[in-house]
Amino acid sequence: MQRLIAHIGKFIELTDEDRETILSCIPYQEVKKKDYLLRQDAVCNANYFILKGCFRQYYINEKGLEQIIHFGIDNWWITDYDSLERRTPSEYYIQAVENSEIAVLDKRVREELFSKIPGLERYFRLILQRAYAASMQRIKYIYEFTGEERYYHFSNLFPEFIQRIPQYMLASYLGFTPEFLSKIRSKKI
Amino acid sequence: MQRLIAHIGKFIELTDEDRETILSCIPYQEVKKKDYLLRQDAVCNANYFILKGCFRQYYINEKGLEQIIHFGIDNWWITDYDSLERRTPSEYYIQAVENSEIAVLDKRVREELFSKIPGLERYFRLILQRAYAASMQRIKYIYEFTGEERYYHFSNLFPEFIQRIPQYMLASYLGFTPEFLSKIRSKKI
DNA sequence: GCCATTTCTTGAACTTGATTAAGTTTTGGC
DNA sequence: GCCAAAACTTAATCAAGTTCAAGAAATGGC
Repeated sequence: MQRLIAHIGKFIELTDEDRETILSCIPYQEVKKKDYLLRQDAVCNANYFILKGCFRQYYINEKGLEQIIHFGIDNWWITDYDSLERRTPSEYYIQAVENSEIAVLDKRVREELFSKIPGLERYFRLILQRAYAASMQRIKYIYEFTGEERYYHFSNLFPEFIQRIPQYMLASYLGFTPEFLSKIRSKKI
Repeated sequence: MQRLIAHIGKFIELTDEDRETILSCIPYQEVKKKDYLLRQDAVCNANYFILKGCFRQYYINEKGLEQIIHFGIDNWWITDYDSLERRTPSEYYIQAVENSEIAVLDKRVREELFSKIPGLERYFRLILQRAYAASMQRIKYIYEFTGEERYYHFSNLFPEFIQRIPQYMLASYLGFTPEFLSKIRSKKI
């Protein structure tokens, strides 16, 4: 759990009391590979901080295929903000790709925490700014590059990550078929 | 400027004093069609609230073509969060598509305002949650639908908006060429 | 109201990546 | 260590969308 405290501490000042409050409000939890934090049609109830591990956020598209729109790894928050805030059924699944450890910030607890530690409101604003900027950047890449270029770009940026996940998940995230990824990889030997 | 106050008021409680503080800190400004709020390589210095009008956020891609990644219209905030927060040169242009009216929240003033009205931190967090959720939704649409489907979906959602902007901008935003948009439109008579 | 600029259209040749289907390799549970 | 399930590969065919080039229509400034 020290990872979470350290992460928050990078963005805002925390007193020892704040740290204790946070630790007492945000429980630690282990999640097994393939377990779900959220399923389609459920209402999302928490923000999840990934202490260790990897999650994927995906939906089932019109053809019945899983389409991954987001990965979360160590030190990232993951949730469905739309479902969480508007209390609507989610369109997404959030599933552990490997055995993971998380910290669970329940919606109601979050509001209490915000009143006890107002700085946390700022922390989440800063986190969201980053996430939003990254999301815009992602749209930029989707438009700017071909599938093949996105693959090379991604594997240069996150070479270790590529080893961690099955290729079909990577293909889905990058927006093409596993067959096409296979073709790209066979080209370059 | 009452539009801005009203918008903030929808998310957080404001006292009359807060309202005055906001009005005194966030100047009103008129922007002519084709004027820029931000250019590539400049460092972004403010959040802009669009009181009335329309802006586009775009970059110049490898082929030298303008690629629009975002539109901002009445009652939306627009900025380059990455450049604004990290003080890095922006990759984007933000340009008025039509004569517009905006409110300018300078970065430094923003920090002062946050200390005077802590609730604003919450307001921006909520705004960002929405923007981030919308951005994820956009990625979903890009992956789920063909260009033609995205066009019909967009024109059903925002029929008036389609009339306001040139078709080549719409094509760019939707991620295909103006020629292709022309072809789509000629199909359906 | 005219001219220049900007925007939109059309069509042919081409590229990227999807689909389908079959076969191969790897992984994990017992 | 074996077997079933999961993951990956290969290849032929097809669809979506680009590129290039040329011309037509709309718009705005004076």
